[in-house]
Amino acid sequence: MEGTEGAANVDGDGDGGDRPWQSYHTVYTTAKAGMEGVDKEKVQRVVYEMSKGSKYFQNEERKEAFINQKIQNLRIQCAKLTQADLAHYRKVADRRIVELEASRDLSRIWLHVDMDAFYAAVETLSNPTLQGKPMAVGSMSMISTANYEARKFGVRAAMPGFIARKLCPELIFVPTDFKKYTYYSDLTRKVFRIYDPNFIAGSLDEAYLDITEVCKERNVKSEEIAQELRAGVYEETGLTCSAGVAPNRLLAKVCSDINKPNGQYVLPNDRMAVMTFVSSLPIRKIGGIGKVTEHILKGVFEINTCEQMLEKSCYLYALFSQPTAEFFCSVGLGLGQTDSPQVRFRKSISNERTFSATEDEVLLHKKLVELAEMLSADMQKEGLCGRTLTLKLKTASFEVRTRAVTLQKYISSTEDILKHAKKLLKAELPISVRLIGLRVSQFNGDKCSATPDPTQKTITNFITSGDVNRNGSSFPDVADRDFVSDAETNLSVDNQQQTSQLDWRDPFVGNYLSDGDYQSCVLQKNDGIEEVQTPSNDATSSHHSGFTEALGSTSFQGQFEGINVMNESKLLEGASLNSCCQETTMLWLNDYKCSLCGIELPPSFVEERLEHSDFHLAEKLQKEESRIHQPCVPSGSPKRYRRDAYGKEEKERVENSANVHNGDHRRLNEPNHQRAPHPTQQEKRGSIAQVGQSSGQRKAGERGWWKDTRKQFNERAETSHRREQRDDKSQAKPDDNTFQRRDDFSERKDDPLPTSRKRPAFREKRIPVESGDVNLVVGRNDRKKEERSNNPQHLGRPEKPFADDRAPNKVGGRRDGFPSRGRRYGGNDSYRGRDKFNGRQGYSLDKIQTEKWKHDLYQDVSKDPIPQNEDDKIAKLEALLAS
DNA sequence: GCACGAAGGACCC
DNA sequence: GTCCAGGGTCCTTCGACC
Repeated sequence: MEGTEGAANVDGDGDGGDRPWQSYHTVYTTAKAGMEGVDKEKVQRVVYEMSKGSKYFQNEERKEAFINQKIQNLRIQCAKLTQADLAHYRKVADRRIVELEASRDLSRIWLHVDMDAFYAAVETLSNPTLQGKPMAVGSMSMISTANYEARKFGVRAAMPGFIARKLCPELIFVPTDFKKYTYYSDLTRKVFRIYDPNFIAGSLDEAYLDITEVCKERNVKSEEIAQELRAGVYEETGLTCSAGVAPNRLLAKVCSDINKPNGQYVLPNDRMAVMTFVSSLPIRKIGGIGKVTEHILKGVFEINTCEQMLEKSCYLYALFSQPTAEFFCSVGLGLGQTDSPQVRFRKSISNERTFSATEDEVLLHKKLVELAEMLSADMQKEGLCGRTLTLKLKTASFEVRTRAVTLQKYISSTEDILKHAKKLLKAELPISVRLIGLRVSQFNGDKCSATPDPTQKTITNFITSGDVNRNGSSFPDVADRDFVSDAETNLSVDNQQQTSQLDWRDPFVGNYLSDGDYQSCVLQKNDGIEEVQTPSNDATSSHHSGFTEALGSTSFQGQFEGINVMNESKLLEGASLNSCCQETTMLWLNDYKCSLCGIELPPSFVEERLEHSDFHLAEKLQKEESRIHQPCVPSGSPKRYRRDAYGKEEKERVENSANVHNGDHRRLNEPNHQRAPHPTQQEKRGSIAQVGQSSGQRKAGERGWWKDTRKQFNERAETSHRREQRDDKSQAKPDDNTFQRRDDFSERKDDPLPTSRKRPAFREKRIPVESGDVNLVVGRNDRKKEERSNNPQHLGRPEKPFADDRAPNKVGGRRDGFPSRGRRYGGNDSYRGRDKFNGRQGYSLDKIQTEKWKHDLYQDVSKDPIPQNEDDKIAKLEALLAS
């Protein structure tokens, strides 16, 4: 396909041209409201001159080159499409367009209200001397927004202050004051609620209102409502705003920008009106189509307006994934989200800071400490605990790296955050960075510091109630899943022993053996019999005796020094069939492998090892607790196991056990259950990743359990969710489409036929093999991606069938399509600062608190002097819980 | 084929 | 003279595993 004018600019102009700045694409090239009369070329030139040669500029050039390469590749792919291909994709596109058209909903009236230069207006309100003067809110490094006087010079949001100053030497800088903006934002929301109590707060300065009902009730036109609302906002705040009215949120957002500032635009709920509107609408006006997407669509397909999306739909379906193509087509049809928003949950919380690039490790550490403290404070303020910690680094050359670790327990304290953040950073050293950020995600859905849920059992009644092992509903909350392994589930059914009490006097339970202790353990092969020998000449010799026995009843899967070792099922078997008091104790075999699950952790991973031990300890405690309510079975305490994981004797025991009880014991007999991570995976990911491997390995077992008891799980989850909804003080609308994911986050089921989809990350589609060898390598500025692209394994990968391009549930996993558009145009998740979740649908955290006592308290108790009996133990746990 | 974790990127305000 | 933010969401790809 021929290149476009835009593409010619991209490709033709370089630094050596007469006007090199024309090829320097920045976000500032898009006109914002109030910038209509700006000399764009002058702005481009100044931005270019101020930037060129800098590291930022060089990085931008790299990114630009990557996108240009992508465009070239897409063009080649396009050119290689045969007539047959095009005919096929034409059919596909036409069919889908018909379906999308059929889903068009013109029944709702959405109003988008956007405050005019909000921050700047608020600052002017509080300091009238700024009136009429070019002013920007922000600093010399970055501007948050600029008033309309400044915009005449080309100054705008997201522009560095020093460039803005160059464009407008008289520019006045005012620092941001979020308290002030929040105050005024609250005032505007008071007005919004009059028209839609359930309005969607897009950010501090914008909102979406469904005014369908208010129009009906008052029998007034939407423009009157818009006028009235704007007047009300002005009366309440003294600030002006603009409004857009349209049949969906996407278009309402576009409309509110048309008569900015202090104006409004109404797009009738009429198909023809909508189609006419989008026919000439520049694609860049659409939320979700940013600089890169615009560049690509223009450069490859000559698509400049939304209407042209439809004209080129067969190419879009041919070259992009189905969701991507569908999004583009829905834009061409002027479709957007019209449904009421769902309750949303915060997904992550983060802090990041930019500073002068440095590789001073002491300084970096100091920054890390500050960030950890800030993040912890924010998390605790909101009662959040998360288990995935992500370190973000921006190098001196503006390359962004992220490194993440998913932990076994939920964290929120400065110490925990810092502990893991340091490890992540350490793995990257030496490095010169200019930004460090920390993010925590994968929340447990609990408010760690919240008042315990009344439905939650106390430690005592949890242990004594017996709920733990009944009907698979042993866990007070789905969040507990992390502490439930297949082993536990099966064990609770298998176990025929009556364990009168937990053996807290067992030093291997209460005390952790040091690595040094474990190092002394060796595994010997003796005519097919494996046994572990431990020294018995130290103070813990009696322990070792039991320890040896325990190990004898313990096995782990995988290879151990070239010897096949027994399956974990044997471990469970041993645990359930042997002595009540005999414990399966974990240890680091050869100072490297966990005897219980086979995870490999080098001795230097002290913290990880402790965590790993904690996990097994918690697991064990639960197991013991479940035994309390199981009938006792005489035990044999074998000290040795055959190397064969399915030695006849052991196998029979398992089967007998399974016959006695009706639980699902198949897993006990499954080889390779709870398998250790693949060695290559550990090697590849390096030390940091091994931390994650630890949890990842557990997840495998957890997944297995979940599958086996999925139904029960879902029932519990639904019950839990209903309870959350009942208790939810956020007054969110009931949402029948929400369900509880196993990771405890609220999510909507897929709409049967989404009217439109959010645009997926921009990726070109691989052409089917039949179309020729067009699985082209797409240039990437990312090192890893380049490696992948150059990997023949990836190059030769066949195209997935169109229909399977993306599994439906995965597509739906994007929540509900356009609402993600919602993200830009319909959702409440685009916001500034911390305001995002203050809206009506602010995420509601469930109040069930279980993780703390199920993990940390076990740990706490275990580390303390060992209680002498069960009463002591319970009292101690209760005290900890109470505290 | 699927679920998951990790990593990177696009986009929004 | 100052020299390109911070807080988010979502999507995609990849690898390993089941």
